[in-house]
Amino acid sequence: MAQQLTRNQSLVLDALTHAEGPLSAYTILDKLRDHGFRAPLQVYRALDKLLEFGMIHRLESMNSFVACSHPDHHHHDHGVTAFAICEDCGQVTEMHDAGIEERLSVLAGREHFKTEKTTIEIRGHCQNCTSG
Amino acid sequence: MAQQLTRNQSLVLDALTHAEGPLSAYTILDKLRDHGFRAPLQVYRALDKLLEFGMIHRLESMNSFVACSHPDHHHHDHGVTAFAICEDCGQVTEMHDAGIEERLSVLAGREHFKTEKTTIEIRGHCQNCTSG
DNA sequence: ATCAATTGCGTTATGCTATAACGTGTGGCA
DNA sequence: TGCCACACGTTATAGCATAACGCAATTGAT
Ligand SMILES: [Zn+2]
Ligand SMILES: [Zn+2]
Ligand SMILES: [Zn+2]
Ligand SMILES: [Zn+2]
Repeated sequence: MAQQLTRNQSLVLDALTHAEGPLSAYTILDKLRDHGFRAPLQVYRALDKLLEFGMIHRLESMNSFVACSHPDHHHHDHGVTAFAICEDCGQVTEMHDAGIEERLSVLAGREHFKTEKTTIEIRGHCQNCTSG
Repeated sequence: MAQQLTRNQSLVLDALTHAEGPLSAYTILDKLRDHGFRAPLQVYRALDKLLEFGMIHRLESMNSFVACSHPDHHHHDHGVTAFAICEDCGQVTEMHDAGIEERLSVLAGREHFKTEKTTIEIRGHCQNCTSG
């Protein structure tokens, strides 16, 4: 069940897993230069696979990537995911909610639209950065 | 009430309004070269203002822009907007739904997250491109 | 009228994000 | 053995976005 990763894929996943927040492809590249990475494609190819495996997510609104918060269930799709992204500290919270999923399904159905992938990203300020 | 636009802003808004689908900044630039546009910044500065005025929207998942489907109410915020984007024909449908808004509000509140801006983009296939 | 502040504008240069295209090497399998 | 699929490495290029400078027009006091 657990996907067997190549060396490059493991390195990229590790970088994302150990990062405080989301990383851009080029930031990952810089972090991995000591491990032999030289070119963006090495990163992008690994990212593509990890996305395909459902192990990481892409944050469209900031052109960057995060490790999935649910490392246990690495199936290709764990439903609609909503991300809360703090603009102060960069922290990302991954959220799942059947209500949202249901509501979006109704919206799409009303337009006779066949959904392939849904992006939900909430930009704002997390609890820590608000209370200060 | 209606925002007075500068020449550049009007040109960019017109380009988006008359376009079939979303346009990238550089596509807009090419369309406006005959009107004197020479550099990306001329487009980006106009886009920034039009976004601020609520007259256009940015589609994060494809780095492009669309005119708002509700040209009547140009206030700075017309609530949460969900976009259905057809991957075949590029058509974009702008949708609003109080249920989604409510549900997202609950989700954010649960994390004590203060929302500034919400992005919802549904990629898939529109009715026309499905029925064919 | 004059000064200062703001805003838009044009230009050049640069930086960040992503992919095309080509060739190599390896493992599985008919 | 020949073929195929896949990961990999490299170079080059394409596409998206902003920094920094200076100028001109507008506004709104003083
Ligand atoms: Zn996840
Ligand atoms: Zn924060
Ligand atoms: Zn709108
Ligand atoms: Zn379509």
